[in-house]
Amino acid sequence: MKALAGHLGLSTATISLVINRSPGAKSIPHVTQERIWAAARKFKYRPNLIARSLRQKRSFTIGVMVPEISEGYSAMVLSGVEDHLFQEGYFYFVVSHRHRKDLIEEYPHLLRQRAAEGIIAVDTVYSGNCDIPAVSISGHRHVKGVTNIVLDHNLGAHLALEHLHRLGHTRIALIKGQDFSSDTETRWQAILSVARQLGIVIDEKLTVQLDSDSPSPEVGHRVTRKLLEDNPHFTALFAFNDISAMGAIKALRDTGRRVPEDVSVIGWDDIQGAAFHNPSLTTVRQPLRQMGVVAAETLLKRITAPAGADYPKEIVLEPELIVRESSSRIKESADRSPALSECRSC
Amino acid sequence: MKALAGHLGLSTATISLVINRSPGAKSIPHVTQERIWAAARKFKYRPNLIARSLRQKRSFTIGVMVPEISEGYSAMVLSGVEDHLFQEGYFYFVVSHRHRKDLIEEYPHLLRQRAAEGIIAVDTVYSGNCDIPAVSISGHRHVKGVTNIVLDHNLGAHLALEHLHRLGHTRIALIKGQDFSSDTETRWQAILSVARQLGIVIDEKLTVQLDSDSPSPEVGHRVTRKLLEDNPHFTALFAFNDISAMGAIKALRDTGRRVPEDVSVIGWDDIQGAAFHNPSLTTVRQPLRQMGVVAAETLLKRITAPAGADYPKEIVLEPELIVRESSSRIKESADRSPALSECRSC
DNA sequence: GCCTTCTGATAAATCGATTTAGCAGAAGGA
DNA sequence: TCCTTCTGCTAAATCGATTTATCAGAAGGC
Repeated sequence: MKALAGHLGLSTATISLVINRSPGAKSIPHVTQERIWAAARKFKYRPNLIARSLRQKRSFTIGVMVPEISEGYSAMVLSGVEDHLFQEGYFYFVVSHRHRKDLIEEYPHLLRQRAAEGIIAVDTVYSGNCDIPAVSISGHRHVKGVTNIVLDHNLGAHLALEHLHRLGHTRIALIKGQDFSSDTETRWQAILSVARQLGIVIDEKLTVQLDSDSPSPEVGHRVTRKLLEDNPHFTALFAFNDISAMGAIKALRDTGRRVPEDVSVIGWDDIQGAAFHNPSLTTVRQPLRQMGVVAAETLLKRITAPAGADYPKEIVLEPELIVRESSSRIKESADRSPALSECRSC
Repeated sequence: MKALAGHLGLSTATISLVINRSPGAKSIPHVTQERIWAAARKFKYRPNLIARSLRQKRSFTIGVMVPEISEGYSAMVLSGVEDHLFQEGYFYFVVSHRHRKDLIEEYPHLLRQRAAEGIIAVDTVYSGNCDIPAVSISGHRHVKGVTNIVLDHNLGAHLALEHLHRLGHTRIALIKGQDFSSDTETRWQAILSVARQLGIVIDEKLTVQLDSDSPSPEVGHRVTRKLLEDNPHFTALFAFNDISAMGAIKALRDTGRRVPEDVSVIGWDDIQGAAFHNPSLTTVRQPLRQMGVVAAETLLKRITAPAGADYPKEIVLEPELIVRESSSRIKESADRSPALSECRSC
């Protein structure tokens, strides 16, 4: 592509200096610069970024690891990541590991091989076994060299449980997340701690755990059916996320319980669709997009910082409780008889 | 990294031959090969793929253009794309253009600059102004050098309308897609044509169009409210997609109509969540994941084919009607009075 | 006229691999 | 012994840029 050089009767060095507006171009007269720009436009010259990367050891590329790209959670975070990266002229590779341990180990190296300058790990326990800057979103493990972006789970649990508490609920069923989800343990501990604080008893018999890596509400549906089998007594259900909350609502309806009249349901995430579910979901909103933006900002800051510079170990973002139709004040009747309602088809 | 060479007392050429198992390695004795492999493992040698790309002019990278990554549609297609690319050892860049014309023009060039070997354009009118192989998903424009992956919209429209027709519906409201969506026009023409075939009258007063690029059900909600303002007479609504169908259902409920008792609603896509909406959605399922897989397969086939080889101009995939709760046989009473029902809160 | 300084460039090394042509030395054949 | 063939390996070019050191010639100073 530096047939340009031939055409202009100049050397590639000169052209490079001008095109990159590097300091060395000071000594090149304006007329020559113009000639170069004109020719570049005329021949639609675009430097080969691979060659540039090789020489400069800067690729302006980062890698993003997600469990599965078609999940709303990752997609939303990615949207924020993309927003910021685009502004700064970076591109990114996406890789989904689908919870496979070997891929989680291997991908950072593959990304590095492809000259990624940094890694963002979303909802993934990243072991930091690769020596490039990394930011983890909901990673929940302190690893040297990795900045954690986390939600304030205590606040989230507090908002949700206090809301239910105020509405008069005391017997609250819980859906715990899958073991592989990095949020599961943190959120669970937060819930236990807040429950204790509020004097709410967590009954083990009212607790079920998601157990499949399918991103469909089906999983929440199944575990709620299981929970309901013994026809236990509860007036509220706090799900691990909105997806499982939707499955749970279906299970409750299937067995003749109305939401929120018989059982209040709270989700977590506030995904698109939560507001338009029927009934619309009360939920703990995570600022997912913002988490993506912050992750990208932090990572780029680290990439451009001198090696060995300090970096934030943790950045905490706050959730927000969005109250909608799926939660309501407890009704004595419902509390006493969570039996089949008449209006089954509703 | 080829300090390996020094350590082994061999040249980088030899190492390259062995590591790449290239034909030239035939003449290198087994013991030497083993020495090289052992040293490579010991020092965890990983070739710099940037340098390799530069030399071989193969990057094993492709670019994927989507309107917005956080939309379910694109994310689902991407999941299929990723599946296949991963198997074949390719990585991909994702870029979202958010319907900005300038970005749609510019991104293919940027991707090419970064040595992408091909482009997949999802729900994007791609002008093919870049000389690398491209596959368009739902692009609906025949462009030289671009393979189109499309859904059989006629079949989809037929499945949906015939279903409604059989259930006794004759007055059917329609929500048309946004102008920028590449599926809008094709689907609309398919619907008109099938309606004529089935003897269904399309009433302009029962037709509204989505008008915002927000991916939320809110848009469908708003236009359905507008549609309902004059309290028109219809017993079924065929929405552009599931998202807008959900918004429409909310609007119908807001104004006291029951779904499906008063109005049957059909969506399009079968996104995750359609099955768990309340009522669960009858919808025309697009095999989005498969479309992604087919796109990736086709693109890789074109990349490895000799230049100037033939390529498929169009690949048609078939939709499937998923019948759920949101559609039902017309009721005479509903047909006559789509007024406020008693059971408002249901 | 000679030396210095500045102007306007360029030659050449470099990034880290791949790839082609070819070279030593051993082995085999006559 | 000499020539050929094969074995095992390497030198060097190359991909397309960036970057550093340097250089020719003009201009200016004395």
